[in-house]
Amino acid sequence: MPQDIPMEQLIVETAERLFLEKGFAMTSTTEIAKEIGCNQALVHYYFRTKAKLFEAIFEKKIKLFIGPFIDLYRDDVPFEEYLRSMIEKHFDLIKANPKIPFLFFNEMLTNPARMEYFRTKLSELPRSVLAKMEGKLQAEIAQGHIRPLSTFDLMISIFSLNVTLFMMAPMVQQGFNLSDREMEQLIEHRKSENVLIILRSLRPLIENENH
Amino acid sequence: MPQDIPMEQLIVETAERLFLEKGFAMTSTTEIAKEIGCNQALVHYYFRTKAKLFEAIFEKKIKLFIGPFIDLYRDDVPFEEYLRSMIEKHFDLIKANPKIPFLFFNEMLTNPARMEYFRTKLSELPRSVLAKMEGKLQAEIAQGHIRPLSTFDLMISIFSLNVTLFMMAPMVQQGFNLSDREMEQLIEHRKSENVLIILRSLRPLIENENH
DNA sequence: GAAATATTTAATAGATCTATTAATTTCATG
DNA sequence: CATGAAATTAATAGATCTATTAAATATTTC
Repeated sequence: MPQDIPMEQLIVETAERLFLEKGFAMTSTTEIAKEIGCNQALVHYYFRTKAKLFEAIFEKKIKLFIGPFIDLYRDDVPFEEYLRSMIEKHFDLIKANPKIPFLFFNEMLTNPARMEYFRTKLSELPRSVLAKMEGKLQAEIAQGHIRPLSTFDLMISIFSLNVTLFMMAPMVQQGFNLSDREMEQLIEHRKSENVLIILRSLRPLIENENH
Repeated sequence: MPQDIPMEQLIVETAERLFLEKGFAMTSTTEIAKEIGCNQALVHYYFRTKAKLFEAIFEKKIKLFIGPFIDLYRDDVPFEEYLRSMIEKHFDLIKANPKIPFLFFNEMLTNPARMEYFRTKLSELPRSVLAKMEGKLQAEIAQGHIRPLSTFDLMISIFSLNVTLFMMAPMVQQGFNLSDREMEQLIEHRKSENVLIILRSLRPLIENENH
């Protein structure tokens, strides 16, 4: 029925939407086919198993998610500015794909096998990102511009602040009865809030601060 | 087989463990019964449907999770100290029940019906917590001790930092090959880190800070 | 200890789901 | 337009899952 989109692509797109909406377990190949209006065997004709279909989608999404950080590093820009830009890019990326973090957590936590599978696949990407950050960060620390801190800690803080907002978003919007416009404002406000929180967290320690 | 625990309790405990491990959809009443070693019909004898069993557990867990905040508020303690203690209590609570946040997100996001169901049930609790915080926070702002900020923003930041660590924990531990002892140290470190991040984020704005 | 009640099991209906196979249709190409 | 390949469907085997019912067993109570 849908105009002229190749069936294989149609299946991927539909599966993508349903997997993101309801997770792997609660989405059936039957439902994917029904949604498209094609025979259920066709899903298996193109992808053989539901797991393979899922993995193809999952891998693509994760790469799309990590990719933008590979070539983010610029040497000619002050650290604080670089960091601000990185936090905002990360934030915008999640904003554009708000359901990926949940899919990620969902599959990693409920299916240890998949976790092992993707641990090997994806371990280089985060490592290269971390390595790039590491040098600059330690230099700043050595100069006394920011407090001693591991790249890992910094990344966890950024990730936590950016990701959780979007995992909570549906509940927040419904719970507080926010219009789409209001929600959009809330989100943009949180972006600058997160930048402020992170930048402040890096400042050199002052007397008596750590308890 | 298990010594002298009433069957109903045994079912709840087993279901609890499995639901937390694998979520609602991927846990079957058949599996719960098999785990215990009893007949599968017994699960339905006590709880009629899988959904009712789940809801009983879910509700209990959420209450356990929000409860500690009800009577947290003390008037005789400086705001910063109060806040530190609240962040740490929240953190420890998640540490003691690290899988609840995921269960919460999982069910809220994949099952809109359940979301509606619990929205009504749980809306008073967060509201009362928020209300308690609100007064003190606004007073501090009026006095110029902290920057203008909504209670909502503060709560989101605390929640984000505290929760995400534990959602990531299994991946972090496996990905970096950390021993239980090392993981424990990492967690405790993050607790003080989160306190520091939040407290710093509240300080009054300085010249030119918000871009 | 017998009757009544509660718990547990066996059996199964009815749904649904994954994956396969064989048959059918569509389509490109000589 | 005939033929072979590709795409699609129909049909179905085999698993599993939820929920119910009736029968069997255990427990309480008189």
